[in-house]
Amino acid sequence: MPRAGQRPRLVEVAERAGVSLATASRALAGREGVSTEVADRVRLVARELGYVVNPYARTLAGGARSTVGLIVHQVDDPYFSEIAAGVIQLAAEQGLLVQICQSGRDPDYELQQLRHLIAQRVGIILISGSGYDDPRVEAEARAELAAFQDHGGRVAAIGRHALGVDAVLPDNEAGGHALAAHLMDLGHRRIAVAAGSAGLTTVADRLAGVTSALRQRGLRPADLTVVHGDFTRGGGRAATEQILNEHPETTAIVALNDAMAIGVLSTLRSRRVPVPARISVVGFDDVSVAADLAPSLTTIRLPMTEMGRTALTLALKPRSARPRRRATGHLLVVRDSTGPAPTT
Amino acid sequence: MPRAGQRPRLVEVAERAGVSLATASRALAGREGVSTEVADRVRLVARELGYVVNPYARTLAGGARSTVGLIVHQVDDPYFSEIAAGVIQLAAEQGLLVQICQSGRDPDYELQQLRHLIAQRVGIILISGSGYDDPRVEAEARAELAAFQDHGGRVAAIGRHALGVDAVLPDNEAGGHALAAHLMDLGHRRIAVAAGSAGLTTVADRLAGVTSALRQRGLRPADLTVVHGDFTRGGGRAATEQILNEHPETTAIVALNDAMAIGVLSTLRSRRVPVPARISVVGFDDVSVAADLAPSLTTIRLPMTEMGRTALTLALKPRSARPRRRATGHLLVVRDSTGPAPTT
DNA sequence: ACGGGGTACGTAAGCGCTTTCGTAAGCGCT
DNA sequence: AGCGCTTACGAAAGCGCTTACGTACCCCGT
Repeated sequence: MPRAGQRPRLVEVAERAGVSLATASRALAGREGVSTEVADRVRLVARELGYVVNPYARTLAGGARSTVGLIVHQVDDPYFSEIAAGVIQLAAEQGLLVQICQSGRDPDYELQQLRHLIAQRVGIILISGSGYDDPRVEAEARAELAAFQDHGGRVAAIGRHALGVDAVLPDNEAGGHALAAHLMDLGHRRIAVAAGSAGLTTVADRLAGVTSALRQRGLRPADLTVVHGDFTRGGGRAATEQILNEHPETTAIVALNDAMAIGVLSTLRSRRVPVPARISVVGFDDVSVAADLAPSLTTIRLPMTEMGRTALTLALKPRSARPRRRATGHLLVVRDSTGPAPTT
Repeated sequence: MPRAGQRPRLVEVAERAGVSLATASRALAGREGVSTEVADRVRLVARELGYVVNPYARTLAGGARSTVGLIVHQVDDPYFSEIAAGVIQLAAEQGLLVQICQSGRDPDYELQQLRHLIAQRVGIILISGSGYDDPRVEAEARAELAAFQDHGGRVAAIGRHALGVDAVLPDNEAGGHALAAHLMDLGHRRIAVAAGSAGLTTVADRLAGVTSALRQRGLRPADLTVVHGDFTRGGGRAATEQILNEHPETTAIVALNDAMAIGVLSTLRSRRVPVPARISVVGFDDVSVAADLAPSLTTIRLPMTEMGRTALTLALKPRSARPRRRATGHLLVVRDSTGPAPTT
């Protein structure tokens, strides 16, 4: 019988439907071995009673986990919040809840968050963001994730290879290549890169694309100015100051993500450097505000929301023998922040 | 004895420490009735074994819940992602996990999310965003939350009154007043408002502040043009088109949040309307990108991250007899998007 | 008519923890 | 010495669910 003011339990449902606990459980979990007639009756009663399974009891008893953990570098960075939006959308459709953590781009803290999530016994873990150049961190993360998967956990990564798990991967190198090629087609030869932290694989990959484009067109990598900051607007501002001071001949700045590009544009504006008349600027990611900046930003579009959904989709499928990879499309979006190199 | 490849359980800790399960549990939960000597030994063993309590078992057994649910309108809106960042920060410091949901500003869907969270037995619920004008929805939400609190749940709201729970509240009316006053001090008399959906309490409050400033200075509310859209960049763009077409005499646009203000600026730029020479623009919230826009945005600063932290702090305290309220400061930040009204 | 095999369902044993209750030991008091 | 009181700890009863196993029952072939 129902207890005053408490949520109904499975026993209540079972009694009202005139079946045993086991049958009620099977019926609601959609497991076989229950006649459709009985199953329908149980589901009906459950609906009437407003019954919702207690996830703690279910998980403890060894049933399916209902929560997915999501680790991102920074939630208030549009790149990650758009990915998170995709994950959360799909999770809601599936009746899953999303536990979100941020690592602040600190590899050790991220590892700690990961362990915490595993210790909390979430069912699925999604890791989004760059990998780290530090082989120790990557190896430890790999090991934790492998053990987690061996105990039935499911994992997928977004934008991170080398973790030994399913992953959705943008082609950072091709994107970097396309940006540099676009600038060179406009006549730019003095190009500077506002790069994120040197320890991130994303930075290395995008940078590799840029240098390959230069090499392809006969420039030497030494002709390229690379300034490392971090993947934030502030990082973009600092990088721009340095570029302006140390390499005044620069005619184009490649920011390796849009957040930095916003900082670059902001600093150029306050220094009264016309964009793109004097310096062209490109970003990477196409966060949604990129189109509304002044000037609007030429960048590489990555389908962030879809990437989040795809990652969860991968994690929802049964584990495969070898890690799956999904490449995401990317597209050069030319807007107003790039123009022909100035003819000195 | 430990089982191969499995996380250690409390029994393992208890055995190694030479105490009973009950004592081990008490020691780790910091409950009294355990000598400091024994408690230290248990904690030491737990650390050695890498023991972390199984939250499902703990919750099922009636112990403390360790997860906080956070409902926001939209995760990829900087206003909410900055609030979320604050909540997540503090939660991480407290060893709590954050379950995040988005409502898409749909009152019924939000109610559904709320029920889902309650059914999932999270311990704490934080609701962020505007309330709705619809009395039915608000009443239902109140009722759900009241029942939740009666069963030991904890709740706090951000930017929402009328829910009968602890809340942290920006003074939207004073902010709206300050914006309008600033514009009128600059000589603007033809002011238009790009407002969010008419059904949101935040919109009504900010708008009330604007009209009170006009009235205070001898203008009639009828002199004010109000266009309703939604609280997004797209909403700002649409509102601007309408204002420009139907009220070409307008010299200042008040966007009721920064997202709309970005859309307003973007449209004015593509229509080649100089800001602030021809039209001044103000926003509300001071999301972090506001300072990096071109022109940088005059707006009301709300301490979003701190608001998130404060809300969680409120929810962490024991429930008080009557709902607590924390007012948040706000500050008019004057930047480059506002200037003297053009002298026609 | 009878045994074998499959299907539908019930019984009961946990999952790993918290907490109530009970007990033994130690204390001060008369 | 005997009493009650407090303190430190252990035994065991669940929390609400899933699932291995057991038991009816029915359909089939012979």
